[in-house]
Amino acid sequence: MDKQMTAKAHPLTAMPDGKRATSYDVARFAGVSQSAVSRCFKPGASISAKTRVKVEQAAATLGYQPNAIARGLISGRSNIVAVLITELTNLNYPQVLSKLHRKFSECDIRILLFTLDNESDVDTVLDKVWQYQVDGIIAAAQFTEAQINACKERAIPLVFYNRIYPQSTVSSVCCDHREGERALVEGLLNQGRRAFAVMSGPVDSAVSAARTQGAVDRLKGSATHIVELEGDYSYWLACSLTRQMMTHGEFKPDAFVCTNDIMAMGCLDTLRTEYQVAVPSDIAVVGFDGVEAATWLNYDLTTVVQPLERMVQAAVNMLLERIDAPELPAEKRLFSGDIRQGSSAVLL
Amino acid sequence: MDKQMTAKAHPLTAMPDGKRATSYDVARFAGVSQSAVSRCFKPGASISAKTRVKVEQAAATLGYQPNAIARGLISGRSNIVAVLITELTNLNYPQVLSKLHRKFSECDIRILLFTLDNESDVDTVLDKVWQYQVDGIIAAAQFTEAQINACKERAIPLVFYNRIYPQSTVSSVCCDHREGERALVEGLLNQGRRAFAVMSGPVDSAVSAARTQGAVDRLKGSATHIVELEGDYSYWLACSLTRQMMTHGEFKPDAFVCTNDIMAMGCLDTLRTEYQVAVPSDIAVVGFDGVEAATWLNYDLTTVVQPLERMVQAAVNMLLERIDAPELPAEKRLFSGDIRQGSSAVLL
DNA sequence: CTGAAAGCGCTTACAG
DNA sequence: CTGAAAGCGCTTACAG
Repeated sequence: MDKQMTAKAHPLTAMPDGKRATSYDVARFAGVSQSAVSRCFKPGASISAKTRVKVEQAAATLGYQPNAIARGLISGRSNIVAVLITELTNLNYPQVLSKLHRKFSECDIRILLFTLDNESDVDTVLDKVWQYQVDGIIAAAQFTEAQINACKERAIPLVFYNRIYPQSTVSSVCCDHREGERALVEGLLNQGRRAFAVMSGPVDSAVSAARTQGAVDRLKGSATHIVELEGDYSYWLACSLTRQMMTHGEFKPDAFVCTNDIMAMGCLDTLRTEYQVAVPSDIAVVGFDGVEAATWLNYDLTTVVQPLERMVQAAVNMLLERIDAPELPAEKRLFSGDIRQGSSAVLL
Repeated sequence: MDKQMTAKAHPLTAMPDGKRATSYDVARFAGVSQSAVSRCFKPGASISAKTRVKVEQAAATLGYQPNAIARGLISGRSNIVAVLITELTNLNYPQVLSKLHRKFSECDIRILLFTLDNESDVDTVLDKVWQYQVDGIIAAAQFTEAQINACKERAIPLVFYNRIYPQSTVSSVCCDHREGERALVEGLLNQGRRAFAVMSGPVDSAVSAARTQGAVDRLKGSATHIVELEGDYSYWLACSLTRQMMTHGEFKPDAFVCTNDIMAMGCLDTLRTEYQVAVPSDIAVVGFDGVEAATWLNYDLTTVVQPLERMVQAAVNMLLERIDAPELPAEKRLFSGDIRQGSSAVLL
């Protein structure tokens, strides 16, 4: 009895030698079996109210928390998902990550984070992923066919975030980049724009390709001039491409269609700072993504806002469903972006 | 023999019923003991070259990877560290995270990510952290004394990133916010500025407090006017504080000292867009952090650049040291920021 | 250098 | 509802 009082006074020193309490310690303390302790921490397990109280008190006294590692080993479910995200893809990165965390937290699932410097790191990262018996993978990174198959062979559910695999049966949530860009460009055409510079992202980005194609397809036949500038989603390259176009371009554009907001901001800054161009009267500029900075006073970009909240929710749901039922067929969900009209371009 | 050939042709189907190969499977296949397999995957363990080859071939054939969960359970080292990071603290967030990932990866340590919406979530998050037997914690979030003690009691090494605990014996790496701000302000004074508006961050942020104090302490006695504006590190509040100051302020400031870059950008945009103020001739604006966007053409902020790379490296090293030697005393490392002179303020 | 054996802390049939 | 027991896949003394 005395010992118990002491233990209660110092929850975490209740265990001698500073070790963490195990389910056996709790069982001994509560006077029940170890199985009973285990059941008490398993939602829905059959356990009497009396036993539950005893166990809960003992657990509180000893500062017991089930060891998730041991649980993962025996149950085959780690309650960990791997999130693979390519660095600097866009400024939405922090938001996506924190939304993912919130959604997964609600289901008591943790995130093992893997950031990739470039797409070629996927192999290296996947090797680490296998070791941790993750229950699933969210990938905001480009996989090869072989990498996708490796996940299938291991029966690890995989959901892509904003990556496009037209040829493969993989699950993904994606903004409708093509349609969003098409709609944006159409608004520019309607407003009378005819000479377009379309600034694309990295050549190996399927997302950039979709956006670029959405623009170019719509423009063909309607615009008098179209030129494609090869960007890389970065601010600084956007600045220099804008300069090239303005100084050495084959025609004077009346619209810059940038396939992400960052490039649009670079373009805008360059036009105003170095060419004294009036935006949007002389030249219209549009972006894509709907990042926070695009709404700032100085930019106020006309852009396509990705419905992040819904996309993340969808990705999480799709993954959870497939963790529970691995036989579910792959599914691709496409979300329309919302056009936000700022002052960098007028749409009609 | 036939069976082995088949297995080699289809590494991952080598295991029947689609289960992952274990060390026992590899041992059987290689004709050695399970202990031998284990040793083969433990760096530095004594194992003959012959055995190693046999095991490695068998492992490759069966697609074997040690199960990190099981390893963690028996060895008491999960090779996982928890990273706690308060959302939207600043735009450095993605960079810090990806640098942390890179450094930890090199030591074969994974990151369990926890993002916090607000500081009050720390308790909730720590409860999850305990369950995962993490080897250590990096915290870019404010802890209470009780939360710090909880880590100590559990003997989990803890290193703070850019959080200040003058009163507590905790390990931390921190930019020298106070000194950085002081130096910045001194440059403004030397250049002849005398009427200062100092825009602080959230009241509960120790970092903001340090920066603000660095500025105010230096200004007292030297400036003719000082006013402190209570911001929250956000762009939009910075805009409206700037408006208030310009329209209803008790004096016309010739310098805005913003305690982070985002607010400086809001301030700058507001001054130029709404007040046609010439920066820096009429009014100087300085920020703090050295985020990427601060270098953009339109901003080109004079600011204090935090040495992220070195700070992250230090945090990782300090944590690793303490994982290996928990008895190491706490240590606080303070890094000087680099003043970057942009065109938003001239310093002398 | 090698193998047999114990054990990390749980979950989960199984029998009562 | 409850407890005894097996077992998840490893590491690590221990004896050879």
